[in-house]
Amino acid sequence: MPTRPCNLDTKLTLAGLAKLAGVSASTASRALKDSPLIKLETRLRVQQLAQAHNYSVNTAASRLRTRKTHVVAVILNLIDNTEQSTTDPFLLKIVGDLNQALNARGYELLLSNSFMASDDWANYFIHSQRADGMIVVGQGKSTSKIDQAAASGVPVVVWGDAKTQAAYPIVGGDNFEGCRQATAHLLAGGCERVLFLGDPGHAEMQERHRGYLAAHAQAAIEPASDLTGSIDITSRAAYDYINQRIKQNGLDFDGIAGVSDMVALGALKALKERYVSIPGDVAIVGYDDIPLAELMHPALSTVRQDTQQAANFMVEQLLRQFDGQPWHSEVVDTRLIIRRSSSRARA
Amino acid sequence: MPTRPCNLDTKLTLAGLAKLAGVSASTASRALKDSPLIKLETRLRVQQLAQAHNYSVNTAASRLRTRKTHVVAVILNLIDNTEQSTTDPFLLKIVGDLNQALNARGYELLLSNSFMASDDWANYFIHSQRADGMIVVGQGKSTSKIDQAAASGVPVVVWGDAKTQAAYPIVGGDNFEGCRQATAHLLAGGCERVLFLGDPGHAEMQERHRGYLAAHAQAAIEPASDLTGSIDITSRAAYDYINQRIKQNGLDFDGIAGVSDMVALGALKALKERYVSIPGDVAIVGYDDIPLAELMHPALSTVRQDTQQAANFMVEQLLRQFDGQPWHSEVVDTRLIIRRSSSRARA
DNA sequence: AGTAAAAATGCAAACGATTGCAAAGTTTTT
DNA sequence: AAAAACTTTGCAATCGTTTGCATTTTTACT
Repeated sequence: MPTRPCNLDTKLTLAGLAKLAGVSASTASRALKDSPLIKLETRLRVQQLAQAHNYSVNTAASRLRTRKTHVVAVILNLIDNTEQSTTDPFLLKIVGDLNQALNARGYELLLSNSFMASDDWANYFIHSQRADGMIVVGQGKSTSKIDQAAASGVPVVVWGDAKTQAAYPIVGGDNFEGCRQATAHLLAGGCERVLFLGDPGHAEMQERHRGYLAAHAQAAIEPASDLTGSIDITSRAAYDYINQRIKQNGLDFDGIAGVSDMVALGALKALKERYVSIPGDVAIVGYDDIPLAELMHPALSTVRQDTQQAANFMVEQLLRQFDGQPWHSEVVDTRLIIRRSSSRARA
Repeated sequence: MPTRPCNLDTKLTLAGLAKLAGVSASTASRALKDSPLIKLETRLRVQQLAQAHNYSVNTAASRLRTRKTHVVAVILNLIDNTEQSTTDPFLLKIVGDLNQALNARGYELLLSNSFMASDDWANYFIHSQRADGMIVVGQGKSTSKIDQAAASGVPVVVWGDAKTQAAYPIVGGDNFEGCRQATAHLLAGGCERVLFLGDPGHAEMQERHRGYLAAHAQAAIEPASDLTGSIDITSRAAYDYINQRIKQNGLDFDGIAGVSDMVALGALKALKERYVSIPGDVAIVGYDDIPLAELMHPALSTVRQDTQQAANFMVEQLLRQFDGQPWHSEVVDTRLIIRRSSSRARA
């Protein structure tokens, strides 16, 4: 089959462009970035010549000289043994929003994940001039790699639980309050045994669990300790857990606070297969508001976090670090979305 | 709040490392990449010194000198007016798989999408030395930008319909056969009026539509022309379309071949809300096998394409172009997954 | 017109790694 | 022990842009 010649040899260089314009390379360089040092007329001439000849600066050279890459590494901090990566639309939604936010500020997005990059993030991404800073999505079960990177002085921002104290800004929803509201909503709907489904080993999830407990306290209900189902945050794990549990205990709960929509949906599936009525017998609330939540039948109640806002915050906090300005963690809007899966009172 | 000092000033350079090891920069450089030119003992000494001092090569300098970036730009070719981007898990699944495949070959992934990058992809990504090549996900409605880039001689691979003739390799599932099988399956299940939901303006979707027609031909059924619902490929559009259609015509179909799972799920929701029995009254098949397909109730039948295999193919075809080797398009495994949403004959 | 000030441009030295070729060092051969 | 052959290392140029400073050109003012 065909081969295609790569006629990249004739690549126009700044010096070449300068010659075309009859100026020096320095002038051309300045003209291209609209430096007021250069006469307007010259600027225009160079710029239009650049356009005409498809000139574009060699970013490798530029980065070498300026020591800035205008690239941000986005690292999906996946949990080792699960394959949350390819499965969870939420993570990828954040990536999409980050991409948008970064581009709006003139940065590009280098995608990576915790499996692939070497362990020494500071070295691999920053010292090697691959990127100017990094945004880590998810705190994972251990923040050691993040801490270590931050300790070595590189700009970092994390999506996670913003209440965690750390040497870097953390942006995230109000996990405590989000899950507290969700749980309170379930309890208000008459649930008496609400199952918490998630992995409290995780910073964010732990906060959600605390919210779950707080809601109970406020309602003066003692949550039985057997109502915390500690599982991997995948739909599969939730599905298996529910099946297992029902097989063993029967249906010993009447509400579920899921730590993600994927988890909630896994549980939902298991329940539906057993003809458990939703929300009649068991009311369910998820977390994240993935696009499919409202497509479910019944539509899934959930907690929505403003990821677009979050992405903008994260980028802003990262840029502040570039400039040596003070930074801070930030909580983004979090809102309980009530849909059919938890609406017991019928209209 | 806190500021953190960026002590990147003391960055160790190759020359510095060389001095530490008591050799020249050239020797150090060769030692680091295990060149047989260098005595084993020296190599080891340099390498371990590098390790000890956290040395990592400056990629900017390296790229400038070698004219290779070891970066591949992955461009999500989104359709203008829809927000398929953040909504469709399938695209992002591909990105994840590409990331994996690229990393396995020692390449990194620069994420972009058709909204953000400038229009002249060859210039922006390749001539500027941002990346060595590009992988475009989705042919979109027009391939002009891709064609243009390929014409200017840069390495490109596309995810799309592999049967399309083009100046670059296209990797994708067998859209014709996938949808033919899906439709045939619906017809075999007794459906007499199968609705095709999608946008035939799209290369891939058009092939699927052809498959849809072929299945009818094989079954000696004439598909009424009013059974092709041309809609944006989002769940919202499908949902609205079905509601609208039923309101206008009543339930004038008994099967749906959706062009993506998101579309199928949108339709499914509309039908369920109207208490249409699935698969009894209407049998449904989607496309893509997103993780949620099997979580639905009923579980959604769908067509699965091996995206991992596809990602590997794409990367390989791209690398072949780097080396000036001949390349070719490739069809990846495509398989109908039958679940409850289309299983009329009960066991 | 002559000088001072301002505006526009050019020079040349970085940035840090890579690599062809020459040089130095070591071993083998006669 | 000298020459030949081979191994190991270093020199120096190069990749293309950027930027502090010097230089030239233009404008302004007396």
